[in-house]
Amino acid sequence: MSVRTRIAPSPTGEYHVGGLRTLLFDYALAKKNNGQLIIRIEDTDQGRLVPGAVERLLDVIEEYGISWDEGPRVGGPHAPYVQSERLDLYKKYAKELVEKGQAYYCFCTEERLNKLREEQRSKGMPTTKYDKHCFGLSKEEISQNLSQNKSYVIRLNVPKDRIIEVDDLVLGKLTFPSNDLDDQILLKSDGFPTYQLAVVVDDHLMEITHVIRGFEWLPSTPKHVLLYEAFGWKIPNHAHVPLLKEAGSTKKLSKRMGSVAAADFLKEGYLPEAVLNFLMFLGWNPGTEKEIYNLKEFVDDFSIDRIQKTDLVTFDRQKLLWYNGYYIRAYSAEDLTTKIIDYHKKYYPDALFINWTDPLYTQQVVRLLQERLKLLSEFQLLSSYFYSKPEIDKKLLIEFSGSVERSSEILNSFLTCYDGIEKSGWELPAIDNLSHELIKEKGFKPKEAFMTLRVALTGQTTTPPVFDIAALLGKDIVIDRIKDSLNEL
RNA sequence: GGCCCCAUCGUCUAACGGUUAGGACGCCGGGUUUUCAUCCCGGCAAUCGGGGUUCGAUCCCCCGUGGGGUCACCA
Repeated sequence: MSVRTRIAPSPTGEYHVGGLRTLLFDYALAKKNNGQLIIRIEDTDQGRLVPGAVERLLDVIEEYGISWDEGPRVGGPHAPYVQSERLDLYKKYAKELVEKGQAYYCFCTEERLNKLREEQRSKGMPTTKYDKHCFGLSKEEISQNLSQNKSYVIRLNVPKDRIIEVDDLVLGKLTFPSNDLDDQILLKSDGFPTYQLAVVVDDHLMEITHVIRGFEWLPSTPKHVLLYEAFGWKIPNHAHVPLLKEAGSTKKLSKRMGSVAAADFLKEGYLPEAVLNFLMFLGWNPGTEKEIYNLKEFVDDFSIDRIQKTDLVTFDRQKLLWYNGYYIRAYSAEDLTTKIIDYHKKYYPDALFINWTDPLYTQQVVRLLQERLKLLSEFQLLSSYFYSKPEIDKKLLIEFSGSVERSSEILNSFLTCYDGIEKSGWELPAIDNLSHELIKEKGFKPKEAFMTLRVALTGQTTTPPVFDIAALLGKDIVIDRIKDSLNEL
């Protein structure tokens, strides 16, 4: 039997990076074994649905370059892949369990339940549990209630005194006492299944072989095991993966510390492959020193038993940034230019600072800025003086020479020198050589001369090499900016 | 609180029971350099504590401590 994995997102908000990490593991396991990855939308909580969330989460997954074999948009033999379209199935299976005596109707009102919990708490019971009140109902009482259209739910009849074994691919064999389990509701009064029922029914019907999910699901796994047993179904493999936390804290990812939605990282200027590479290593490693992985290499090297047992893994945003810089540097200037232009078109269509009409010029700019970029979004700020005249701060103009007079002398010297260069000869080696000859001849210190020139041309003190900038800007602009700076003095 | 899980540098982690406990990010220092960045070289830095088992424990067992998850008609 082939390996079939799935992700089962709820459309209750933006797709979370944690979900993307799990998706990566699901994807790798399926692909490595020539299996299938299924996407199933778990929208059984009608109250928390967010309009448009399904489309957005599918879009994001596509933007990260991950494809799935069955699910929304692609269909498949087990369609529909949206739980709200499978309601009849869950009802049918819930009633099957009732007939088998593994589940039962419950007509208790919310008031009674609240009162029950209060009583149990006041008695000092460590956990509150349903008292199986409706389990004792006679057939007559049940059918009478049903015919009166009384609101009901269906509950799982959890057996007493059982030790439930869960065999986890990451954690190994685990045991849970059934006495700690509540008679979980399977079918809600609105006719929708709870997660517990729907996940088991669907995973079975969709022939899922491996359930990979966060540690947070561990405590509900024995309930699922009970359900599989009640149905007489084969239990799929389970693998619970470490949760993600914020650096310097034991708390889960927080918006205050940065993005948490998968889509937001893209908007911030992260490359999909960088985010993916970073995510792969959150709880997994190949056991070698290789740590640059594309999706294909990841699939090749992935192994579920190299997933970390640790319960919490730090989402180290600094390392993510490093990965992003690494991938930015790895691109050719041409490809990176395309990335940067596409990025701004998508997220900042009004970004007029980029000279769209001359992509070749932008490519030259990218070449100079590439190794200084950690995010695509930084291009705007770092490249400003290539596209428009910078504001020149007089203080900066004299900071490196020490005086107005000295700066004037330096800039006037460059002005005369550059004015004498033929436009056709305005190229990096010529500018570089003549400039060095000039400072030697005039007795300027390299730093004072070049830094003053840098400020005059860019308005900044940290830029790529100043002669590269001068060559790219062109003679006219360089002359202009030197003159303007002289006027500032 | 009950139940369950987890525990190596600050972080992600490696180490068939025997290693000077390795790598990466970050940090610090040096080199290249007109600034920044890149790149190269170097450095700091860890086995939670206590008991066992063993010739020998990061590794196996127990207890403690710490952290986390979960206890809904949410997933």
